[in-house]
Amino acid sequence: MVTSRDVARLAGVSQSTVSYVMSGRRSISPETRRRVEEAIETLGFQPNAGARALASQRSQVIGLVVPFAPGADMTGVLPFIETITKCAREEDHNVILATEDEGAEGLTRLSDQSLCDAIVLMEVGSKDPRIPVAAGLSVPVILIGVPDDPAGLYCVDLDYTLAGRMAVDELADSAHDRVVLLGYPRDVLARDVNFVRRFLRGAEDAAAAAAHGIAYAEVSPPDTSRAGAEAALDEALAELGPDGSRLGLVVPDPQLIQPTLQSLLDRGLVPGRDLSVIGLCTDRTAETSTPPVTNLSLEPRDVSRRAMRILFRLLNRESVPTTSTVELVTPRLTLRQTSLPAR
Amino acid sequence: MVTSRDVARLAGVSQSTVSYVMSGRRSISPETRRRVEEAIETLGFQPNAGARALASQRSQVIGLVVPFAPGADMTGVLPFIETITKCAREEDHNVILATEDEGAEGLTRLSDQSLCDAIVLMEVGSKDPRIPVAAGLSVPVILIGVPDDPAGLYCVDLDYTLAGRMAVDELADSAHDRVVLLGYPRDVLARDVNFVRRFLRGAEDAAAAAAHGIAYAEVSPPDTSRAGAEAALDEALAELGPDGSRLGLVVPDPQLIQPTLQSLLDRGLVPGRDLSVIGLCTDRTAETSTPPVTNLSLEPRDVSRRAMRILFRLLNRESVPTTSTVELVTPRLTLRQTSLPAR
DNA sequence: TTGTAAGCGTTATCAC
DNA sequence: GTGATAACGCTTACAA
Repeated sequence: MVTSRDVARLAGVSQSTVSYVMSGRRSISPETRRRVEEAIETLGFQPNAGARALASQRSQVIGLVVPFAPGADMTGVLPFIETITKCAREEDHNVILATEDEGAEGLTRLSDQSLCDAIVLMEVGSKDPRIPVAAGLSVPVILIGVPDDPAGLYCVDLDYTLAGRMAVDELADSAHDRVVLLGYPRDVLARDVNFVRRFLRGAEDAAAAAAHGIAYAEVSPPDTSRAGAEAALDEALAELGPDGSRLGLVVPDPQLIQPTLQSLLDRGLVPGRDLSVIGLCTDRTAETSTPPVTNLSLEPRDVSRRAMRILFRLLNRESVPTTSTVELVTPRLTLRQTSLPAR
Repeated sequence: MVTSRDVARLAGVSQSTVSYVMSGRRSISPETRRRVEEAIETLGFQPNAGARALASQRSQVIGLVVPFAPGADMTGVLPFIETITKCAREEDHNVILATEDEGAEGLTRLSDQSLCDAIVLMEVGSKDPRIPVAAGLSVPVILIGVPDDPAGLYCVDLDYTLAGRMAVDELADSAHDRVVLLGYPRDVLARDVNFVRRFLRGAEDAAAAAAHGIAYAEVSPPDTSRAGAEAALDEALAELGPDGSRLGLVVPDPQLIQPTLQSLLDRGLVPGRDLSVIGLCTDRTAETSTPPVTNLSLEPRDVSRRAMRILFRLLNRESVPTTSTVELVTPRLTLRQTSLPAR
């Protein structure tokens, strides 16, 4: 292993000079800088992370707590992981992973062992038991998701309330007379992630808005399997409107979208011809569904980037927007093949 | 921050005794152990990771290099990340993430900065430029994937050659008389991941086997989009066999499966009724495709677990199977709705 | 502009 | 069975 002492010896300077050349925390004469950088280059010196962390009290690591809970939407988390990792690297930081099933201890471990300088907590529940713990840690914590009580922590998330509203509004505006929301399955409800109720509230609010006067109902599939979708659809389609009535289905669970589309096709109901379907999912998921589903985007990359922006401002002791602790990203509606043509 | 010195003071022992109680590397009297453990408990002591790493030359961290390259199969990597992270935690290790786009420097960084004790390298290419670098690092590297020259590194992967063979054999055994392989799209080919050619070789070998005498062809879609699938199918279906002939489609790219199924349905061809489709993907993907596709499983969890088992044997200086440096996992065939019924 | 030296919080080698 | 104490490799006052 090559250390900064080796570099110092080769460059004919003191060890601290090497350190200062690397950190830029004091001015160095051009000549010295050149010699040191040359020595670093020829020796291939890389500073020891542990030693650096110990001395500087900064690990240059971001802790990322991901939801690997059974039933969690797998396809959805990857863009978050990817974007967060890349943002971290841009600021010369690394990312260490922890899984949701470690619970609150996972957080204290990351923080108290000085494994990281800040934590990003994904998919927080409404009354997530980790929130009070997170608020008491010695490292800043950014939440992706909005708990009932953010406890002063910064939160970034999609504006699910707006998403719910947009879904219903879109259907109402395009002359649908009935909206059925295929809710989240039981296991998602059990995890009590906050976005569920936010989305539902948005949808309900929009449906209740006087201007529309649209029929609105919610059904809950038992799970995201084909059978779950079937059961939900049985209920949703039970009382079909009069011939020529326009039905819109809203499917907020990405995992339920494809099974729902398939069940509809199996029944001879073609989305985009016989009824409308609006999904809440990433554009990627929407593009590759069969048929491509009109969707409200989840914008995982945008959400992640904003979270990391706040995080690094916090770490660099820069000013952080103090107006609100909650930052919401506006979803984007993209019409695809599952929307009924205008009447 | 509470240190082992604080614990030692409270327990009335020396700092080294605290260390030995935690590591169990020397015998401690029951009474001393009790007092120390009590002190740890009341103070909530957590050892500083950086200091520990510095002193012990062990970071207790596993580096995981994931393929976030554009075009990489997103859904596929998550089970790997999850399984690897959990295996690491079981052995009291953490996981630090690096992305493929960091290239070989990413590896040297992880190793030379002593950020981790071992590296897992996912989705290695046939002539991956990172392999020679990996072989020269001071930490062990486990490959997921099999390069042309493993350079003595341990590799774990699905047996893609066997998978290719199994796909064609299954179709041949179920009285199909024509097999078309919808190959990997250009961007996957460009990445030159080794499994592509292994799968193709397996399929070709099986097709060539005298016993079958089955017509075999390969077509390459430009990409995994709907349009890509369309183009590939145009070619694949160009010369349709005589009426009543049994065609089998093999689709090794998970991302191409759904677009292909959709394109077939659009043409009025129902998989499982008019032709067979066999996909190479995780069971989860197969279950939720429309219709559920007969598949050969990618077994990401099994592959990951085996990789981690080798890794920790290496770290613990236990004996490692020396017979071969390459460990291949057998894919599993599951018949679903896209297989033609027996004639 | 540069050097000296005191930590940072562990681990592990001696000694007893 | 336990206690001093010297590393581990870096950062950062404090001097010069």
